[in-house]
Amino acid sequence: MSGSEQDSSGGQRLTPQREAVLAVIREREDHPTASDIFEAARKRLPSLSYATVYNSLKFLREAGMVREISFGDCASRYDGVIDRHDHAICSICGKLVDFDLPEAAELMRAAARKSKFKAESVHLTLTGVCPDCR
Amino acid sequence: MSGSEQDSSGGQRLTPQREAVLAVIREREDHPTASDIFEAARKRLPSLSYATVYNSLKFLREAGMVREISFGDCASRYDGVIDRHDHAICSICGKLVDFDLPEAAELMRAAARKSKFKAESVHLTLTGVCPDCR
DNA sequence: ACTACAATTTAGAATTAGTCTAAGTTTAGG
DNA sequence: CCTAAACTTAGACTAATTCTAAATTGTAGT
Repeated sequence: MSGSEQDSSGGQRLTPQREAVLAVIREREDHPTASDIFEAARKRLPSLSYATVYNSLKFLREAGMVREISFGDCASRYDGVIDRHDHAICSICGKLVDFDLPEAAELMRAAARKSKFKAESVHLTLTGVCPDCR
Repeated sequence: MSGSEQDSSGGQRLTPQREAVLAVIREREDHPTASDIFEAARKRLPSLSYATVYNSLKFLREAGMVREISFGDCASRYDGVIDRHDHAICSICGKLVDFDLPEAAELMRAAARKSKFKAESVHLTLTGVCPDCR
């Protein structure tokens, strides 16, 4: 250990692989799984490995640049929109869309009171039928 | 096919295996995973197979007798409390507790309006630190 | 009771998501 | 250049879940 621990990024870099993963997530309207991301990112960086996708996702998640969401089916989805928001899932076609409920801050307080937890975040999931499936 | 299609259960039964799975879920305060359930149910029905646990969970879920919940880590949890309720997850120890937010009905309406979905249910997840971890 | 059919269970193989490891590569600093 | 730390790679590995095919059980009708 030298005395100089100079930058807040702790020597971590946004490598081309990480950039490619981030770009894929941001470009897509839907919420891709790790394997969707792997396939798409591989078109830019053909040598990209699956493990690197997971490593990159972990890095980006910890850096607050993407968000991991999951519903039921054991395959996390990734979301490049990092502002707090909620999700609606179509019970017919499985489509996942974003929306924001402005009353969330207040909700979080109410939920923390009820559960006796110290609140960090709240997330609301609506299950229903999307406009296309009606 | 005889003319008599007598009962609404469509010939489906609550077998001893399904009962055992249901009993395990109802007896536990926590929210067991499929493998927790498998181990516990096997103590009553030693011949029980893993596949039957999954089949039973599917049956019970579709019959509305248990609820499947999942958070992040690719291992669904099961909950025998079927009234509508919300969950709080401890970001330190992973503990999952139930609580109910009475304003849910109103929330569901607001969320449906925002997302343009026809609402079926809402579920709120609070992430935070549980009382034990503070 | 006996037969036939449908629903169910079983064991284990197969699939899928995600993690780990070890070796090679890149980058920044001296 | 030389080194150390951070990264990437391929592939092995683990864990969760689904699938398949054969054996079993339950129900109706005879």
